[in-house]
Amino acid sequence: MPKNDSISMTVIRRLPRYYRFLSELDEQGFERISSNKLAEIMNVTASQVRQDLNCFGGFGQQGYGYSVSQLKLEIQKILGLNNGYRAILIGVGNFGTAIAKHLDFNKLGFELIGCFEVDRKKIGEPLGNLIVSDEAELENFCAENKVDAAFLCIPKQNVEEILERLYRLGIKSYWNFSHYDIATKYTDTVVENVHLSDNLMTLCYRMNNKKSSNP
Amino acid sequence: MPKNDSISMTVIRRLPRYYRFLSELDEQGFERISSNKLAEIMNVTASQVRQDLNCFGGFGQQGYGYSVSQLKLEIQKILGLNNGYRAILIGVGNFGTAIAKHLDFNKLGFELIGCFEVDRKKIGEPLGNLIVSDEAELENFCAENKVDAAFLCIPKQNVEEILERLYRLGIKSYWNFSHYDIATKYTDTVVENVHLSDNLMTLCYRMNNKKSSNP
DNA sequence: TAGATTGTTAATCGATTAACAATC
DNA sequence: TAGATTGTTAATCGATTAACAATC
Repeated sequence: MPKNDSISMTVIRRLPRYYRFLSELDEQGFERISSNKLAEIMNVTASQVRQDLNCFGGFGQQGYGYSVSQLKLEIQKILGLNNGYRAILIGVGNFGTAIAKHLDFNKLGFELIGCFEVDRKKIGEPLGNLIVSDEAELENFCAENKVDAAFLCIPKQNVEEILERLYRLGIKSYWNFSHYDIATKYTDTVVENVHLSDNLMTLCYRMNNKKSSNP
Repeated sequence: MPKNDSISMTVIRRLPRYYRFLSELDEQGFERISSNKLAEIMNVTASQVRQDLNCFGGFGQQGYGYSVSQLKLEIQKILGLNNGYRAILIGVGNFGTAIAKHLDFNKLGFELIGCFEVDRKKIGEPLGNLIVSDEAELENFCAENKVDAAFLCIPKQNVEEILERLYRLGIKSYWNFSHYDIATKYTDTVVENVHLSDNLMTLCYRMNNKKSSNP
């Protein structure tokens, strides 16, 4: 039960990080933690920790701190990691394959139920416990399966066409690895972009201008 | 020649995006662009465009706007994309392979000069125009080659050990795909993290709380 | 010159940090 | 109870936007 239903993206983007640290503390057997100690571990201020958590509710107890396992579960619930959103992967190249094999989607709120490719050589091949489907089967697949989100692992030039089909099929949530600007064209979508090359260019800049340490 | 040598990370992280849009405009043959038009394309404010660019110098001309090709080159220079920093890849799994094959490092300020693995099955195999090396050869390799940066594509539990070796070899710039917190342990490093799972959890949150569109 | 558009200063907005009363 | 630590308000800091004089 969010106190406030317009929580800023800056706070939201910090939630997964809290979740990670709390999961670790939980695994290590810690039962309680204070905002001060958590802040120290995470390299942020205690004020920020308390402010952030209080956007979603008063999970702590004065004089005691926060219960690690409870707080972890609360954040899990806030993030919706048990929703099991049904997702499909578009593009089974090096990248799509790596994503599919590397991540444990079930722990991240998703279930990967299909993967699609145009390359005839890959169609029919296994990918984890899925079989790579022909991209032409997209419409049939979506008629038979409820699909909540699509992970786009295809080159920019192929995005426009496939996106039009996905959008028409009612898919409005995207994890996007291309530089195609989905959210500008389809404004009622939810899009998370992963711009690896932007990230690497930033590293390059910071290497040139090396002086201070990490922000 | 930066006007100010302490430019905020918020501005820096926007530079690659400017660079992308300007490259595209350049390819499309546009010669000039106003902050207003660029802002419109990029879905930001004209004020922000002018403020951002002016951190690095007055690249525009009153009454005219900016020369697309010139501005693109300026940003290229600011980012240091021609520096050709020498980088090595640690971990040639699905992920490392995808990264190595997928990105054109030369355009992003880097040159990939080596890749390392512990898995005997992969050592000696080709990866692009490189041959996968035994991780045990790291010290020898670095003795013979100047290495500026390392791309870490290994699981968290293996990072600590390899990081110690890399750091001892003088490598202080990292592109990190693991959840190991490099910058906290080695404070004189430059680290760019790619936390894919955090990103996906954010998508999950936003799907739950879908109402407004993209920020 | 007149019109356009920058560079830059000032105003606003939002995010972070500090402080402290409430309370376990 | 005394000590600790939260939840929350107020103060500060930084980032974004607006405005406009400078100037091409």
